[in-house]
Amino acid sequence: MEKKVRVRFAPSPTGGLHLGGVRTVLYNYLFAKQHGGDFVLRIEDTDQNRYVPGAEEYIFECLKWVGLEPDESPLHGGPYAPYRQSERKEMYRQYAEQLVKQGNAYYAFDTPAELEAMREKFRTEENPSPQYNHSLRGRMRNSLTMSEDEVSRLLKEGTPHVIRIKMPENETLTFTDIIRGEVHFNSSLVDDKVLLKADGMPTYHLAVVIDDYSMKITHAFRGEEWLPSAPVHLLLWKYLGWEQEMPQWAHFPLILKPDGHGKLSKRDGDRLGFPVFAMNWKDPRNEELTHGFRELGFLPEAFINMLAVLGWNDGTEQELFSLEELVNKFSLENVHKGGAKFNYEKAKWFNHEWIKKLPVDRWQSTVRKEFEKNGIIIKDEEKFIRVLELVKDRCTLLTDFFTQASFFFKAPEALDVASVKPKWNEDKSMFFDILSEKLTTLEEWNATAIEALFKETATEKGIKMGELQLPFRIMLVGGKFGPTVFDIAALIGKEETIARIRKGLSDIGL
RNA sequence: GGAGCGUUGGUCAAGGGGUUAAGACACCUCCCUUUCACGGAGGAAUCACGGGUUCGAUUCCCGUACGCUCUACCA
Repeated sequence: MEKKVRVRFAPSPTGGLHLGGVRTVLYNYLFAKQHGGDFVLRIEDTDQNRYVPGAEEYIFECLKWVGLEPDESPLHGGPYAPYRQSERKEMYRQYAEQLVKQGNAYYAFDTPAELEAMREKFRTEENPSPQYNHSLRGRMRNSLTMSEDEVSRLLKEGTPHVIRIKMPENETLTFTDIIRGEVHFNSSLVDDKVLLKADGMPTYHLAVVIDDYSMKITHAFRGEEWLPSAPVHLLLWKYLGWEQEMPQWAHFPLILKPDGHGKLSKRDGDRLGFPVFAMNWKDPRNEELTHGFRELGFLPEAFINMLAVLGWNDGTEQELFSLEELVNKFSLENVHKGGAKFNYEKAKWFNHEWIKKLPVDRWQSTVRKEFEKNGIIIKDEEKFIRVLELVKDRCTLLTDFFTQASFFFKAPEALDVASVKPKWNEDKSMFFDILSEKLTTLEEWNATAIEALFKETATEKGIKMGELQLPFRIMLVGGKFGPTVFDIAALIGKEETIARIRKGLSDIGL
C-alpha cells in the first residue's frame, strides 16, 4: 500500500515571508494536493535569540492571502501536534542522548571562546574555516577525549555542553534528489555538527529529522542552500534506525537577484525598488516597514502564478495558470536545476494579465478600500464596476486604479492646462461654451449621443474634432490619460460634465 | 581554501544527436488610437570554452572557466 503523501513547510518565525519561501510553500502545496496528501506547516523556532513576535501570525496571514493553507499547523491543529518545535523540546534530547549511547554522537564542553580560539589557531590561507571534525575533535574538550569520570562529573555539575554528531571517516554518502538525481558526499569533509545546543534546544539538523519522522513526512522539499547539510541528515536517519522511513528529497533552485548574482534578499528589494516579502512586514524591533506584494497591488492569483513559473513550466507555451491548473500540471521533474533571476517587470505583467482575466468582483473590494484610503467613498457600486471595467486595461497593479479612475468620482484638482494653452484660441473657447449649453438640453445621456452632439457642434464651428478632444479630456480628467472622453462624460453625468467644462474654461482662461 | 550544485538571447525559458533553436518579459520599428494604455504586425538578440564520441553535436562523455550555495551552539 502506498503511503499517504505528507509534505511540510517549516519556516522559522524571524521576520517577513520571502518570495522564495512562498514558492517553496506553493510547490509543497501543489505536490500534496496533486497526490491527495497533507500539507503540514511546522514552526521551526529553536533559536530563541532570533524569535520575533508577530512573525508566526504574519506567516499564517500570508498563506491565507495566497490561498495555500496548511492542513495541519499550530493554528489549524492536527494529529501530530504540537507543530511548534519549541513545544517539542523534550523529545529531542532523548534522541540526542540515544545517539551518544550508540556512539554516533558525543558531548562537547568547548565554550564559544574556545571554539573561536581553535578556529583562530588552525586558520590558514588554505583553510580559512577550520571545522570541528574527525581530525580536530581529538584535541577538543569532549566525551571522546575526556575520561568517563570527568564527563559524568561535568554533566552532574550542570556544565554547559552540546551534543555533536560523530561524522564517520571516509564514507561515501549518497541519496537521490528528485530534481538533481544522485548526489554524493564524502563524510570526511563534513564537520561534527551540533545536534543539541547548550540551552537544550535542538539545532535544525536534529529537529528536522526527528520531526519529519514523527510527523510521517514522505517528501521533504527545501531550498538548494540545504544541499550541503544533507549528509548529516542522511546519517541521522540511519543512526536513529529510521532509514526505511526517510522522505524523498528535492532541493529547489534559488531565486536570484535581478542584477549580478546571488540569493535575492530583502535588501535587494529596497535597493532596486520592488517587494520581496509577500505582505508588508513591520519589524517590531525597530519599527522598520518593508513593503509586500499584497499592499503594492498584487493579486494573489498573479503572485502565485508568477512564482510557479519561476523555475518550473509545463513544457508548453502556457504561462497563465490558475491554482487548480497548477495542482493538475505541476511536476517536480520539470523544476529547473539552476537558479532564476527575479524579474519585477515580468511579475507586473502577470498581475496585469490576471486583472484582465479575473472577474471584477474578485478584486473590486480591494480597489474600493484603496479609494477609501485616498478619501473617495464609493456610493454607486454599479457605476464603480462600470468604471473598473473601463480602465482595467491600463492598470498593472491594483494600486494603479486610483490614479486611473479617481476622476470618475471626484473632479480633478489641478488641470494640465499647459498642454492645451499653446493651441488655445477664442474659437475653441466659444465651442465649449456652446457645447455646455447644448449639453444641458441633451435628453439621452450616453456616449454615442454626447459624441454626436460634440461632432455636430464642432462642424458648425468649423473646428476639427481632434483639436477639441484633448482640451475636453483635460477638463474632465485633468491630464492626458484615461479612456475615451465620451465614455467618461457619460459616466460622470450631465451636471458634472457641464460643471467641469465651466471650470476648465475658467482655468484655461484666454 | 574545500565540498556540493549549476551554466540555452538582457531576463524567464522550450527543446534535445540532423530544427529556420519555440514562446514570454524587456528593447527597437510600424499599424491602431488626434490622450494614456490595450491590441496587432515586424525586428534585433542565444546554446560559456576546449577536447573527445559520432557521418553529424546546443544535445552524450571528459576537462576548463565562470557563477552560486554551504563551510555557526542560524535556519
